[in-house]
Amino acid sequence: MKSLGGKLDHQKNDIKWQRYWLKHKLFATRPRKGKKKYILDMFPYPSGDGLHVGHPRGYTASDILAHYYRYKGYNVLHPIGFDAFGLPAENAAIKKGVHPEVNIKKNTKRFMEQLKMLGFSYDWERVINTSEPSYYRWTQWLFLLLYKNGLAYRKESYVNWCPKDKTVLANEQVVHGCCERCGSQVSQEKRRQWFFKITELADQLLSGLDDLDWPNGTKELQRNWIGRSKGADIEFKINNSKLKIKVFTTRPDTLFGATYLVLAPEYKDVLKIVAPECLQKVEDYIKTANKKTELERVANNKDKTGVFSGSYAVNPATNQEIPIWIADYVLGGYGYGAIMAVPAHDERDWDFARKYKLPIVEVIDAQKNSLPFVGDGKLINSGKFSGMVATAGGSAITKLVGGKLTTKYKLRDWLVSRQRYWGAPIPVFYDKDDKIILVDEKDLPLLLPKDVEFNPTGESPLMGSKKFKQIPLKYKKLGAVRREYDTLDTFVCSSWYFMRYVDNENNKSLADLKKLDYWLPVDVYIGGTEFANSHLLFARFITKVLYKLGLINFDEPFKKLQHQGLVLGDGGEKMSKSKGNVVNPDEIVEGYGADALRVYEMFMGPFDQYIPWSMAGVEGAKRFINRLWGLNIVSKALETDRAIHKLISKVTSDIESLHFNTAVSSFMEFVNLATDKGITLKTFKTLAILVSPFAPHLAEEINHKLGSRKSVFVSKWPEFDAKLIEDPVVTIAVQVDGKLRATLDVGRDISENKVKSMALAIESVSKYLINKDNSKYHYVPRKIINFISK
RNA sequence: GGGCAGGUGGUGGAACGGUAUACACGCGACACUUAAAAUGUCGUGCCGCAAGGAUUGUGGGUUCAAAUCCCACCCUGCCCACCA
Repeated sequence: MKSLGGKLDHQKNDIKWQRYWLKHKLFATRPRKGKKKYILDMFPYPSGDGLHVGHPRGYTASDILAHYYRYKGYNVLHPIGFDAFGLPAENAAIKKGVHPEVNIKKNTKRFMEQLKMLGFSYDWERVINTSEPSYYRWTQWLFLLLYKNGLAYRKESYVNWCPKDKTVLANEQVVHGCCERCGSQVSQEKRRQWFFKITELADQLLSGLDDLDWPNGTKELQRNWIGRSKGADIEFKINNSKLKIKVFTTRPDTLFGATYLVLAPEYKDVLKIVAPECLQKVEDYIKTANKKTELERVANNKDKTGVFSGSYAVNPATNQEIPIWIADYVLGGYGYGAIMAVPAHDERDWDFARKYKLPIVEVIDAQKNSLPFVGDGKLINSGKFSGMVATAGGSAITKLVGGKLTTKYKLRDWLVSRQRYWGAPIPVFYDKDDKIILVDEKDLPLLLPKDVEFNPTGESPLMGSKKFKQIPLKYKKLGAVRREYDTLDTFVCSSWYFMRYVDNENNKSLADLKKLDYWLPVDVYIGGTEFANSHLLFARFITKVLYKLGLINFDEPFKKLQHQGLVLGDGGEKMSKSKGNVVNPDEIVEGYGADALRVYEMFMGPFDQYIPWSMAGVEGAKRFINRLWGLNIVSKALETDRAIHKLISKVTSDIESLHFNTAVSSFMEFVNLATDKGITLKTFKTLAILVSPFAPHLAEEINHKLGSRKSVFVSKWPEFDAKLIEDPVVTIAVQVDGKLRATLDVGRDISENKVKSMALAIESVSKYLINKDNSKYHYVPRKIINFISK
């Protein structure tokens, strides 16, 4: 009996094999035909803090998958890169007084070192960085493409404005009325901004979700965000005016109960509709409403406010005059910014009507329910439609009044311009009439200048660049008098990065079509839930646009998506710098080795679940590694030789189903057995392969010590013998009336009668069956026999 | 208010119709040691001296059998939130 000897020095061993992998470029993707797997992590934002212990949870999982599929003979693409543009980098640079580029270079270098220190098998020849001209050239190209196809436009509109960061924010970046980054209250400002027409694809974005292998919750999140509702457009005439008011309603069946109309304060013709004697009051109301932040509007949702416009519209169903009100419980940005109010059957209208003493007409029989009644029922007070089932009457009533059945979405167009420096410049000039002159594709990239001061002033810091201010002769001739100084939202950069990896050095196109065809869509995409309604939606949008334009042959970017759960602080709270509970992987790697960290992160619990960090857990993982390393090699170990087949089967299926925690516990069970019984050389070699995706440095060293001159990763994934997985002896539970009374260890092919007689012979079983019929029972072979005494 | 995920020992969790608590942490005892750490061995969900009993958030249901399926409710976390 002997073991591999000594204690494994994890520090030396980690570095030894990391150098070996890099030197031999073991994990670089080579052009090759055959089946493929594209295993992708959401690329990190290279912040100054470096990796925290949450990053390796997802990265280890994807690394295991990448290794596994390589073993299984797939051509695997497993790249990493950096989402390097954007506000945090710029803010950090301002704080430290260093140019963001310098800072980002430093941070990405640190990230790379940390990723290598954890032994991840990324293809280091394909690292991308969205802030490099060779990358953002294609981000700009994408912008031009969208513009030329009518999917990018410029519009003056109310936008979310963060007074501290001095920038416009996308809806996705506003959380409870506050800036997602700095927490300041966001105000509404009217500005001219660039938008991508994501709403045009709302329907495809919605229906495309059905076939995706994504977590249901995430699909549901996107469905709700896109927010399709079916209903009708109905026009109302205004008394003494040529104007009409168009409303959208999901309940045209309740039209007979519409007793007033409400316009949002932002409604475009609002002042033209107001009667002269009410003008002053309405103007005042609109002013106060505009001053309210989104937070205040929501906070007041129980106490609605509004003013009467002094004008009346006509309900086209009843031909009765109904008053027009202006109230901020109606949103300017959804539907037409105008609603028909049916207080009897809508809670919000009910609250408002009660407060301002407006008439309430019941048009659906609420029966025993109190008003407002929002359910379905029989129509009443609805002319010839009375008696119909409400939901069925909707389209008939719409038809009667000349309305139109339509679909509306909550999704708004994507605001992509930012008044900040650290982003891809928008490749556009303007002439003296503010007409758009596109930068020629051949002139891309439109470089981000470096001679700038970046103190946020509300205008882009790009305006401070003398170089950038100059307009090339070519564009002067076209009439250009000024540049676009805004830059693109970083989500634009990250909406296509997964395509760039397949051909990251291409300077003729975004990526070669053949390579895209081969590698995409991504087979497994791993990352957090927090991007459900931003990155994951935008990437789908851009992919669908390129597909529609015939530039690529896939219309969904990520076939399978899996979220990793957050790693929480020791006490179960979210890790954050302010709480001081952030764990740095460097210390763990130094103290316990990369393998212990990887094994612990996989073992801590189900992959998609939030789990608190535990130092004791890391120690446990380290102990497991030491035990595995120290196994006694013997010439004969029947039980261990048999058990490895079970292990192969279990680990294989657990990896495929992403149940990494139970894979690790099966390793532990096996090692416990092998500690007891010893392990043969052959089985040890197999074990090294199985464990290598989880603990690559350990596996390499065992493989090496066992005499192999090649890397363990050029091995074949072991096959198991199905016959050896079945235990020759099985334990059968003996129950009486569902209660466990005994167990029987018997051969697996024992007969039913034999089990029955053996079970009845056990005293602790028979005593419950005295004077009772013992002929009724249920038998499940190899599992259970349950006697029924009643 | 709506949507989603989830409630199992002291802790992270396993089992997802068929012996609930695998694996690990923690704890206890012992061995090794002058001693400690490390390591190893054994024990360890709860009540009970024991036989035994109750037990997977709560209450019902289906079933020979339910942590697992169905219904209602409670709690926690995340996301959205006046979307007509």
